[in-house]
Amino acid sequence: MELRQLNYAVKIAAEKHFSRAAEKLHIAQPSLSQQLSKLEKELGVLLFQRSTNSVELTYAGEVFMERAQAILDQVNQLTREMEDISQLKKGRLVVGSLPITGAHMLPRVLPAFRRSYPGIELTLVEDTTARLEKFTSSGQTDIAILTLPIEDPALDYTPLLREELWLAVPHDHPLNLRNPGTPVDIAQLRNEPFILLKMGQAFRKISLELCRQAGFEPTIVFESSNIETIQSLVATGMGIAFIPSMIARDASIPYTPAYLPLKGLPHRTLVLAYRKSRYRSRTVQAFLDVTMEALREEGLPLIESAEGPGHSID
Amino acid sequence: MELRQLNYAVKIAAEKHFSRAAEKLHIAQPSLSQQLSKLEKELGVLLFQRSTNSVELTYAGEVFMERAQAILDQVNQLTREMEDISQLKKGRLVVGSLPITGAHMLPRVLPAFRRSYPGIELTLVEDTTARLEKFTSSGQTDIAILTLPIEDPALDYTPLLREELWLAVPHDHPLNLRNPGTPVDIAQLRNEPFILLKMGQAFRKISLELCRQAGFEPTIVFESSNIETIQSLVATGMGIAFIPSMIARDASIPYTPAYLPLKGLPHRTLVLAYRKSRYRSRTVQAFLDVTMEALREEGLPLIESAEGPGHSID
DNA sequence: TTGACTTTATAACAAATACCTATAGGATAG
DNA sequence: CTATCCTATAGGTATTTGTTATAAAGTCAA
Repeated sequence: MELRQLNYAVKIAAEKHFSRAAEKLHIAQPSLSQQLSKLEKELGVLLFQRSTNSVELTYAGEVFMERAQAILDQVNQLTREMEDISQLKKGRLVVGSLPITGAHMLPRVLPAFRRSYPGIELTLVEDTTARLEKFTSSGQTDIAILTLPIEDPALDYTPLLREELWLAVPHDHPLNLRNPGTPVDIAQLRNEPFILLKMGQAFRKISLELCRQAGFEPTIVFESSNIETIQSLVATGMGIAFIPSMIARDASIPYTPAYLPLKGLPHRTLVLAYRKSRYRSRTVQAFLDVTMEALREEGLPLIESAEGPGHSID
Repeated sequence: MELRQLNYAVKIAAEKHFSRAAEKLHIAQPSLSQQLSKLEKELGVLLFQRSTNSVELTYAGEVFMERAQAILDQVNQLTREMEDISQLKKGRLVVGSLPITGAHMLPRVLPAFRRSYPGIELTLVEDTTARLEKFTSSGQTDIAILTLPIEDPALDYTPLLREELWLAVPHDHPLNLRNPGTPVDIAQLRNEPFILLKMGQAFRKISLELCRQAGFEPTIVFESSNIETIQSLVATGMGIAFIPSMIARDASIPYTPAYLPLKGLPHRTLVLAYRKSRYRSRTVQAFLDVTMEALREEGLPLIESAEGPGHSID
């Protein structure tokens, strides 16, 4: 049984006339007779009682047309639905994000996306870098806002922007008291007590790497899974920490540390990561485009990169 | 879009593997790739995210499979339903009948039919000969129990049985008193008061024709649309009437006339009439077969005819 | 890193089938 | 009884589906 045959049969039933039905179907009448005969033979029932001057439905025909019409309707609905999806009028997108970026970047991006593609159902997943990489490569998230380096080889990414890294110290810290605003040489921090993020979070790795490049292993006095907490702990004098400039608070807010620039202006690169694949989903591409556009409008230091797996360690 | 393609897509989704799906579909893997590509191109969406070691549904694919499965299920149900109809497990039959035959013949036939074909919905329409012919030729009834002659040229028929015609007279009628049981010569009845059925009923015509063949026009003293009423009126002495032997009552029943045989043993032929058409519906044929069989089992004088339009006036 | 082994996509040819034109077969209407 | 209308059938053409062979790309093990 073929959809074409269902369509033909329904048309004959509507016209009660083979020749007229054939005309409306833009085929020759013999083709129509042939196809219907074939269908009837396959089904084992006569659908129409034909005589030379009349075409009437048999009982089988009545039942058939009712069902066939329903099937054809559903096929039409299916094509329309696929069309909607292809035009991004409908869809689903699961965005992964680190808590930091979730709080600081997504509020600029998600509303713009919602405005451009109101039919696409957006879901946000916030987790650690390690878990987001796994989610994205396994397809649980379609796209994730992460930082370089991306470890999972199944992921591809597009750089978004470079973000400066600062040193957060208590206000009464000697480095802040002596010459506030002067870039700090990381090598000077060899004996400082560091507060770090817990394992699995990319910024912990970045912090450790900064120390190692300056020639020492930092003394870790505290670990938290929340960088905001770390910032507050620094403010209270528990230790010092590197932080991405994004989360720097205004001085008027309680428990805000002092921020010092670092020598060499180290930075991290925020990227949108997605699964490597021959065809990138239109929805993912749309999210990418909207994100770039939204950040550009905010006047942020966008990286206009020829995207692709550069895998440079930043 | 073709049902074949829906089926292919659903199978790939189930197997998550093109080659295995192709195997189960008994086609070569390239055919499957081709058909799916064609489908995706037509729909304008990617249904599967393929990589060399995995095949996963896209969002469009998920939606598609849900709908496609429903469509395929309905197509299957449709074929099963048509199969049921073709095997007479399901159907509809509207049987037309004269009130007389409805009361005397159908009780022997309908239960047998119901037993053989419990899935076929039976409807009974009782009306006059004239209207039943029209109903049957127009398709409002599928088959009708009538008597010859059949006037409508659009109808074909199969003879069932020959039924003797008797004369009903009051018990105190001279013909009954003088020589009860002796065949009556219709020519003797020239001056008798006749009670007849009303216009449009075949038995009225048969009665008139009997008189005419005997050389006279009967004197009609009363007309009724109900032959049972006529019989009772004869019993009370209102007049005489021809009756089909089928309706003869037992003498013990009140208002029962006396029955006298007629010279030349005139009779009428009961037939099953149905529309002329190249293909006779299986259900109609089944009813025909069951009726013949049921009457044969009752030991009735069945006409084992080479059916067909003999159109003899009987 | 290389080489064997997957898996899907593409190319070119073969087989199936849907469509076309022409015409037969039946029935109705003037 | 002829003219006309309608569906069915026959035979040829063109499209399409399927097949085999092979490419492209990725995984796994040595």
